[in-house]
Amino acid sequence: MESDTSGTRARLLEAAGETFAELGFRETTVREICRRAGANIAAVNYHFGDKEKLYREALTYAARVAMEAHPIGAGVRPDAPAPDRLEGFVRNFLNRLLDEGRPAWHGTLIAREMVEPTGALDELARNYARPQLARLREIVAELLGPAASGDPDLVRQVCTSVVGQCLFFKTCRPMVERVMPEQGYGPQDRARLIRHIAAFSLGAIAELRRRAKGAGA
Amino acid sequence: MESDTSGTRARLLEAAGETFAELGFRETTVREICRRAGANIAAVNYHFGDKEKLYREALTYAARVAMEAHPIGAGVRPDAPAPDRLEGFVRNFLNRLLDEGRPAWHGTLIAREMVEPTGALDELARNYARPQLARLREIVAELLGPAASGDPDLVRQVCTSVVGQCLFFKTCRPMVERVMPEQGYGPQDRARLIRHIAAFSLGAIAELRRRAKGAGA
Amino acid sequence: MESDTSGTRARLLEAAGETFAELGFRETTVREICRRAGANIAAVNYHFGDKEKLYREALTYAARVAMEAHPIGAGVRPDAPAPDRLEGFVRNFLNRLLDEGRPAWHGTLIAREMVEPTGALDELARNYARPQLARLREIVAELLGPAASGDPDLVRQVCTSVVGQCLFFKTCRPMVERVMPEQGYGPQDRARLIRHIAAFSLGAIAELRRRAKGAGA
Amino acid sequence: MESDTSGTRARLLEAAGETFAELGFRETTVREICRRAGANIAAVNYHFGDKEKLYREALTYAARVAMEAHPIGAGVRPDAPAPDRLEGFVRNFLNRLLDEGRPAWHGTLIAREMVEPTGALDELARNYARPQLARLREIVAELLGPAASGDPDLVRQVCTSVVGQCLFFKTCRPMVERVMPEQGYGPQDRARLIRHIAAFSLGAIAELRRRAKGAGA
DNA sequence: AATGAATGAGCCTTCATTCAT
DNA sequence: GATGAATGAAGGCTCATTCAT
Repeated sequence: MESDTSGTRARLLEAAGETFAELGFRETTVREICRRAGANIAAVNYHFGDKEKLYREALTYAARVAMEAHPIGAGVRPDAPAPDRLEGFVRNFLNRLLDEGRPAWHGTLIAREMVEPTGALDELARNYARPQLARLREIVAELLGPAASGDPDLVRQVCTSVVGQCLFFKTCRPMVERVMPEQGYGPQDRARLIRHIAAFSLGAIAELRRRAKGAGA
Repeated sequence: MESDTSGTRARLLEAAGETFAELGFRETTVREICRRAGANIAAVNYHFGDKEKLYREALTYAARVAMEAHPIGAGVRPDAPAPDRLEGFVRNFLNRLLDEGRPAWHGTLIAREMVEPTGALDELARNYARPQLARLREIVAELLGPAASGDPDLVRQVCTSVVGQCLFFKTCRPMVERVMPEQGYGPQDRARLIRHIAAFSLGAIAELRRRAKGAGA
Repeated sequence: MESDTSGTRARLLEAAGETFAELGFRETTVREICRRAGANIAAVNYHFGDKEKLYREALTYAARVAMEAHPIGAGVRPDAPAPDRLEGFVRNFLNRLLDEGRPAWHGTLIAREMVEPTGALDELARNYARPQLARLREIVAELLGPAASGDPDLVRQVCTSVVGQCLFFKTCRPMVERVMPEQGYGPQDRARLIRHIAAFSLGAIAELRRRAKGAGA
Repeated sequence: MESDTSGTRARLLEAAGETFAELGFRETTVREICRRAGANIAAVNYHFGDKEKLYREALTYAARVAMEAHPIGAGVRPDAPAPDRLEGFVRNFLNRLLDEGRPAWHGTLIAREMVEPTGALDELARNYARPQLARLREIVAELLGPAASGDPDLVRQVCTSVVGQCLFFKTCRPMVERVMPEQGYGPQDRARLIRHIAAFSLGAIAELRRRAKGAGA
């Protein structure tokens, strides 16, 4: 546990994540982080060594918090039917990305690193993305059933379709707000989104199964 | 139109787009652009006013070049069946994003701006995204048929599912390469991708139609 | 020729040499140099790259100026008797070290680098010290005559005795002023010093010759 | 006297002397000293007030240790012939400068302060340099005999010649290693050095006597 | 007696921008 | 039309020092 870490260090981490999420690594200044944390300019160096190490810690912290807030299988029993588990996956993934609780910035920070990696991406891939992908692969493989065995790449492709639909709302939000202003981001909108992505994906998978069967027959 | 621009100006625009795509706005220095363009350090300010105006011009230029290389309805007759037009849309969109011809950087620059807008996003939305979305909406509305009328938001949702699947491979490429190294980006891989996204989406849409009919019955 | 080098660059070099001589490399700040040169803080970076490159240029410049002001054989005909040439060597060496003409700091800068090298010493050794030592060796070898051949190290030892006597007044001046305040550094004092060092060394060499002859007999 | 100082204080003094000798005053950081001493970062200020006071203490300590290791008249009986006493002086002086026993750094620290005084030089002059100079003056005056009385400055000049020859090997060692790599610094080399400096100086003094007599005649 | 967290001044360097030519 | 010299603001980082415990 590091809950007893010095207050300054914790405030610094929080302020850093928030600022990095808002402005990106380069645009963010150490001075601004310290200002927001109410700390001295030298505090970053003292507690984290330098700006980049602070960024890495903030990113790691963000990933951990996001996973703790919405664990991989949360809200769905492990033995629930695969369609329910897929919807659960979408829900948790989207919640991790779009959550605006405290700290509100973790999803943004993660998405940003994914789009414009800074060298800390490897750890993020290992500890954050890989476990989720493994889980999704399981679900998708089960849903595809026999269709999966005929085409070894199909599971992966379907996974990208699922996460692509989710990530779009995070990474392209500025554009979404401009070209589809009617798209909301509130709790009800998010619930609708989850249902849509799950239904869309399940429908597609059902079709893929059907066609595979037809092709196999 | 601007065929009479000086060679320096053109080289500057090219170098700027390439560098901005590679490094992002902040990380890119005017010096580096001028170095690549073989121009004087003062050339940017002379020809474009300042760094940001150059960025905007490069972005506009990138969007125009991308649209010219792969026009909205390219490769498909306007009266082709809707499924073919959807696949055509996916093909052109993905090609615009992933093309590595000359200039290789336009897709990257556009995606970057979408994820991390700098103020030049409005123009990009107006001239680049909106026309594409309109086209996609038409196709999707036709494909959904009666299912679209029962749910006014459905068309939009389906559109996001389609473009989300495409954009994922552009915006999250660094992560894709880490967690799914088996995913290729070559011409054959791209062809397969296009087929998958089209099939996946068409399958999903077919299911949505079926269910709407069932619900309507 | 670099006499037409921009005025700022020249003033920077002058100010840098002066300040480095006064305070040493670390203690000297780029700000102070720029202040003295009447230049902007960024001028050092623009003209020399960084502080260390400026230091190296200043050191090289100092060595060149010192050698030009008092060339190795200055004031003595090449065919003058060896004792005269030795006194000439001492005179030129001491003048290079203690000169306070313009620029007044070259001797100090060289001595400082010799005592506390910064990485630029190699060049100083090659271009400045080595040629002088070669000249001194010639003179001393001639003065020692047969005594030099019996003892291969003797020439070197005598050389160190000569330059050691000279350098002492430069490198240990602060201490000299404290423990022998009666030692002056004016032109007449310097002339007396030159005569003393030459006479002392010539006397010693004469004795060494005599003893070698005695030992050899 | 200070046998009751805490172990930390003593280790700090040792580490400080070593580091100051190695890097100089400015380049040395309080952190590095504390690291070497295994002490807390605040220990320097706690035990010595500030960095400069620690430096002064280290310098004083170095001078005292050096004088204790090689006392002024060590190894020669007070009533020994003047030439022997001169050689003894040279031996002790050179040993103090070049000794590499424990603590190995005192000679370096003293030489450094002489070349680049920091304000602690006065004390060094009073307690370290002055007594040695007094001793040397005695010996030289006796050796010059009647020649000393005709020229009141001569004794001082000869003294500078003697110490200059010795100090050269300490203060200019980096340069010596570059331009005369054949010059060694081992025990045998040092013994040879001592003999040379003594012989050179005694020979010179003998000549000075002879000339003075001739002039006086 | 001793410590670890925290501080603020200041340093070197970089960068977009300007200006005289 | 175009340039190279020069600028000033600002950024990351280091360091000796202090303070509450």
